[in-house]
Amino acid sequence: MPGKHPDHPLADFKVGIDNVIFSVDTEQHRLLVLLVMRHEDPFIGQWSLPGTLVRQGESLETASYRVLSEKIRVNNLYVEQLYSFGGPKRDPREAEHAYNVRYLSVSYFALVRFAEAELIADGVSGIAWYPLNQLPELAFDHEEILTYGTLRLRNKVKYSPVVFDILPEMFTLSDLYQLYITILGDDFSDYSNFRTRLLKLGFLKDTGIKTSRGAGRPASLYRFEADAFEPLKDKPMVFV
Amino acid sequence: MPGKHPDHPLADFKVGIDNVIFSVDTEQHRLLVLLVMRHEDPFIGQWSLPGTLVRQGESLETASYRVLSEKIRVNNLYVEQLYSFGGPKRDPREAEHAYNVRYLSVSYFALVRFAEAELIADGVSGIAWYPLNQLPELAFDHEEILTYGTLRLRNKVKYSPVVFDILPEMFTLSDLYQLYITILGDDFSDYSNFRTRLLKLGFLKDTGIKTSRGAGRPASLYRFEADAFEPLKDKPMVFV
DNA sequence: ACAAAAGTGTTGTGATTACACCCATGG
DNA sequence: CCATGGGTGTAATCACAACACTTTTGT
Repeated sequence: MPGKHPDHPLADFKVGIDNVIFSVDTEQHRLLVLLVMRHEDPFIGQWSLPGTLVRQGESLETASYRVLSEKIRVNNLYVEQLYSFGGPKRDPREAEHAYNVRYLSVSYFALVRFAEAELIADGVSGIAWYPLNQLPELAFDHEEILTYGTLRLRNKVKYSPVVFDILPEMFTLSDLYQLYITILGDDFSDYSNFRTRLLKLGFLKDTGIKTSRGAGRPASLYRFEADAFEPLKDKPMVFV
Repeated sequence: MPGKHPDHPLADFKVGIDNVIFSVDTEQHRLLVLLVMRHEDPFIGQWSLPGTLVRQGESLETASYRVLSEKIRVNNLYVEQLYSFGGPKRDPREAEHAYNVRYLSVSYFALVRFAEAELIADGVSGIAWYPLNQLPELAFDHEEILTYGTLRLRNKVKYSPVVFDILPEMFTLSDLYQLYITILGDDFSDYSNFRTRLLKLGFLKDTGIKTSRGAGRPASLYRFEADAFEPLKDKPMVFV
């Protein structure tokens, strides 16, 4: 195979993965993305999505999980592949090599529970949750990746029950409502209709336990019933 | 950067693209995918998705389009990136190299007009449209890629107007209905309700021209009005 | 007592479904 | 004149948005 098309030599690639890790701070109603400070060239001193280059024998998913677990400790999370960015000239390191190496990035999208996500400080590393509306300038083409990830997040929560992966086991219906508002903005149905719709779907089980948060009537804690959701899995369904 | 983690050497990749090219033969009500016969090892003599390895200086999209245009001549098509498969051991060529080279495949999804898609016979090459329900055994992990592509196709046509990219300029409403049936199966609303719904959306313009196909009342030819669809672009909308 | 938050009910409107039925053509 | 496919109409049901109202708590 090599040398077969001498006029059209194949490109050699290093493959990186970049994680777009979202979380929601329900207390402060903020949608957050995890960024890390770069300590190496290129883009030293700039914020970037947590990523890494894929090692020998390592799958893409493993590499993605490796960086994630180096940065945060988390119990529950949702992950899926996002997109691959692989054009020439997207990484300045390509110029450094005499031999023509390309850098391709496979991006992953993750959603984690904010309360349980403990950032791992390794002494030097800058690592922080940034609200989506107060982003710093990002390295590489990470802004494009993040934009695409945000689009996917907003679509995902509308049509699939991913949010239950990042809510606690038991939650009130206003927790759920607030979560949607924080992710999507507040331009959808009012709380009362939201309640009725979600409850009619039948996969939220009232535990009977009440919780009181300051003034106001105590709220019931609900649980997401995966079994009851199962039959609805493939139905088109808008959650908000 | 090289030599920084001597315990964890980076993997070197060749990047391939594989196209899942769908078309619909409306006459015969068959959903088709384009396959090519391999003339090289590995998997010589087996059918596979049309793919290629990415060349120096070439973007992923360009590579994808290059193979596509080597295989068929087509006027109208819809393309989007599908998924990246990159685990170790997915390509037997990895074993051939003394040095550890990995093969990553970025798959692309395409939808082309059957009537205008002229297959390019280059003398040797086997190339053929295969009905989705009569597939031969496929090389590599192409079956997995195709399964994923099919899923994407079915979702795509439900929520976006891609089908109009592969219908002729002017078409009857039963053409449209038949097309959906061929892609999705016939378990959705009846023709009469399908009509009403689509017409109410307002982006199908009756040209007034009638067409007669054998017996029965002649049908009106409709045109898809991109302008009229524009404002509906971001609304959640089920087409069938 | 009253504010705050949770939860219920009502009402009008519009979408969806399952049909029955009419229309225009070829044989 | 009838089979064939195109096209219209309708009535029952259901989903949805807006919003008024009741309930249960803390202060």
